[in-house]
Amino acid sequence: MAENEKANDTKQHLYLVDGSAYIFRAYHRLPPLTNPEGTPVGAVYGYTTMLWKLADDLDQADGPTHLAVIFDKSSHSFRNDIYPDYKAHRPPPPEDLEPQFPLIRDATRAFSLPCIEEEGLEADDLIASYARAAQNQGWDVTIVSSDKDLMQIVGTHDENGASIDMLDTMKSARIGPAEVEEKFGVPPHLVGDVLALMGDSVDNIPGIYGIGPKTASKLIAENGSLTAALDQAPDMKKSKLKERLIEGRGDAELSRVLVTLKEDCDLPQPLEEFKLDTIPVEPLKAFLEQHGFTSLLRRLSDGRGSPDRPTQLDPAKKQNASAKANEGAPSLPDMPKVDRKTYECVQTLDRLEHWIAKCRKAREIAVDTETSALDALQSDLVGISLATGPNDACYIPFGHGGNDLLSDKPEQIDRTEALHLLKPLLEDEAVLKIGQNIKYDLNVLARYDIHVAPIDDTMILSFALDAGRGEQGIGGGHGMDELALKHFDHACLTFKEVCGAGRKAIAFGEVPLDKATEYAAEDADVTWRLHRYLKPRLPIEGGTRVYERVDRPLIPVVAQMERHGIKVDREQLAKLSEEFAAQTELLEKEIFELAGQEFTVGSPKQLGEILFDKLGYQGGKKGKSGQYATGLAVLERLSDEGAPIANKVLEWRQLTKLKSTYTDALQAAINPETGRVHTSYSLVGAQTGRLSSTDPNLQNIPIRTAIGRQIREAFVPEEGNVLLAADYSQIELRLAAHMADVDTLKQAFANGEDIHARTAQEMFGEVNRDTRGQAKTINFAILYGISRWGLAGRLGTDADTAQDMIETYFKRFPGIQKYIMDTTEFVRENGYSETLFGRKTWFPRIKSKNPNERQGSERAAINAPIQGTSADIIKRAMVRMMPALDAAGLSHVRMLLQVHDELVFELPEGDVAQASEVIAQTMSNAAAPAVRIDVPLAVDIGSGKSWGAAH
DNA sequence: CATGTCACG
DNA sequence: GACGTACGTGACATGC
Repeated sequence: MAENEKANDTKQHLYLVDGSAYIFRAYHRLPPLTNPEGTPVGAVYGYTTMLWKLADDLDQADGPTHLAVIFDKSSHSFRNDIYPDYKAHRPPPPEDLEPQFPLIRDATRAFSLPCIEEEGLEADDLIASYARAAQNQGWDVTIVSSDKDLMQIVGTHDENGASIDMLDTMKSARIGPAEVEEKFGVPPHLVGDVLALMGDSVDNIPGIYGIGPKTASKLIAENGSLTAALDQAPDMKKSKLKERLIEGRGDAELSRVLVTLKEDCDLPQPLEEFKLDTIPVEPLKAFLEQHGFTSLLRRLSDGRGSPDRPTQLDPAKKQNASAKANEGAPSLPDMPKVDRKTYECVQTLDRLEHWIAKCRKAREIAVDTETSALDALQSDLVGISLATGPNDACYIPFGHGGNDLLSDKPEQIDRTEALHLLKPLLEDEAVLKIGQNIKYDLNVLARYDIHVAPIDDTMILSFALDAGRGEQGIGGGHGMDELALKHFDHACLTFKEVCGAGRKAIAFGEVPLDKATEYAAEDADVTWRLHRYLKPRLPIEGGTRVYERVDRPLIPVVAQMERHGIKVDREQLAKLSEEFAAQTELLEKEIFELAGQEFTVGSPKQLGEILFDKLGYQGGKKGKSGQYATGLAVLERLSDEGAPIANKVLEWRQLTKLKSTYTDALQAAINPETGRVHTSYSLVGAQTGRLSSTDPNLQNIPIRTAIGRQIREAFVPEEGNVLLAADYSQIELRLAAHMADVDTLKQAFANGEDIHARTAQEMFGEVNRDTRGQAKTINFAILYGISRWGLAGRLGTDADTAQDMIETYFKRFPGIQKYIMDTTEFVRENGYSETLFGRKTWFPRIKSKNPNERQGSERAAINAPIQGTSADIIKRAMVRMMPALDAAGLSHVRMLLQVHDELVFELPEGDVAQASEVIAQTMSNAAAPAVRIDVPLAVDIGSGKSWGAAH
């Protein structure tokens, strides 16, 4: 790879890789791969690609001339002798990571690179010692790690100008003094002082209780050092902070010693031996073969230096529009500008065959279908566009014209003939079909008996990487036009521009072919480009696991559910509509009578004026729009205060809501072809990873009131079948108990106890209806990120009482408080939160100066890992469900609906017992083996002749 | 097109 | 010490 004479007089540059830290991060960010022997090697793979890349940078201007990998030898270090609890709360590494530790050392040796470890020393100390030694003799040093402790030694040597910086390969970010100062608010030499004040819960460094990163860096920045900060504490004005500083002095001083890096370790191997040179191929090859890293092997034999290198470490190259939105994301691959004039309109069989051959060769093609209307299940295919590379796209029309308005039907291939030729390509296992929201195309093509596979989806890719990442002016959606603008600064031709809008809109089949080709082929072209940009980001930014193992396999599953649809009893709904209408009319008369006049009851504006101005009820509050609030809480209060009209309005609202949103709308949603209702699920609708359901929304069908439940009775099975509903019991509370590691709650779930009763027992010492109800409210408050005012509002007490309850709760379940603190701190530091499966949700407003915005983000951030983990789990269950049922011979069971913690099936009556077993097992075990949950995931199942009866 | 309200987990 | 009263959604009606 390099020649020895890389000039002796040029600067030497030592790279020190923090091997131990890297393997943990690789483990959590990569899918659980196994080698041919069945040993888990996901983390090893990530590590191998990283080393390769580093070694390959040898010839780069700023690349390494010397390189060594440093490991922790054992868990015991000199710090344990000072402080026995040091790192005492570290959980043991995950089961499938353990066997990878020795393999990481093998990988290092396979690269013929030095492996350094020393009994009693942590990797950090060795790294610091080597870094200092190299710097002292005038070498530049780059530490490959993101450990904040190491940031203490970043900087430039006073005399020889040699620098120490850091490189975070996961984020492709260089960390120099400026970045350290940005992170800690102090220069590197004061970082140790900040760390000593704030402590570290992972390493169990005490710090001072109640001081986090913000306060710590403020104190150090203002006073210039830890000692100075502690010394001036007695002079501070009376405050909690003052007390804590005085009381915590000992802890802080101990912490200062613990976070200090030992920079004068004996060096087990001299620096000169780290010289990086041509890497012998044979041992590397043997290693790659042993573990089945075939893609890397191929690169090796290709003579291409490194594996695919989507990342560019040079920040100067980052100049595209995404730089702001995606800090640290790799730069765009070089691609020519979009040129719509390059697209081909395919009008002959000859040209179609040419394109199909080209697609087979390309192996990765973008596909987009154009239809006569928006509904995938009720519209006709009018054309398909394909792209094999940038500006290499075509449109194949076969349903244009044919309308009286266009007297000349353009020359086109016959649809049946075209699809006959395209089917083998679209179903070819060796050709990846890339789509933007490909679920839509799957559903369209399924109607023509084409079952597209394998697939990738740029919308889902964007979601896996950037959920929640929208910022003012940039937008957080995952639609194609938005993505093209954000990442490529390219404005796509819009559907509106091509088809018009409103009453003048025309169907796509009526668009002239030249225009249609520009629009349709551009969509495929842009999709192809987006894939080229987004897919390589997955392994770098930690999206692979969730995308490959959860969301991508879910796409065809959800598509199938949408195609199944669910039967509704139209007569039953019509009957309910009539009843609701009649009752509404009666209520309206009563309301007018009480009001003394007629008005639009459905208008909050008019209603507010009637209630508070005309009738003179007290306590009307106007919002910022100048209107009175007339929501549920307000009307209930009025009702309690003796206003008969309030209850009538509430009843009126309930009935009109049920009628317009459900009984009327559902009848209208029945597909005339299938006689069933087909919802559309969005896989990117909710930032937390939940699905959402639209058109119609079948995730908010009433259940809480008796009158609303009648609507569920109208969801029915086909003759001879039943509906079966399976739901996770209290899944979010169970996950909270697990994630916050609360023994009492975990125990209660393990014993099958009533969790709210148990909470009441713990908090109030007795269980009755009242205490259980309060405990239930508090339990939910926890999931949503609590505030004393919010809780007070729900419990009907004052904020002080609520505050006491929160404190009691935290005292009883200290893990919860720690979870909340750790989560918010993590989000502040990293910008995102993560589920147990590694799904990220970004919170760009977490540091907002507007406390309203900021605290809103904090609450959402507390909730997101829990809600998101629950979403991951049910998604995994859905992916495995049909294979599990098929394996049990239950091929007539159909999965119809998902409602966040519930799945609804339709199946022959005779299959209920057997299917219940399989469904419950699949759902209960859905987290395994990727994640082990410490509490059982209980599933309740019911079945009956309607959705209502199945509960 | 924004706002208020209310259906669900 | 202020914020303004819990997390995540989608549909409908009103009114500008």
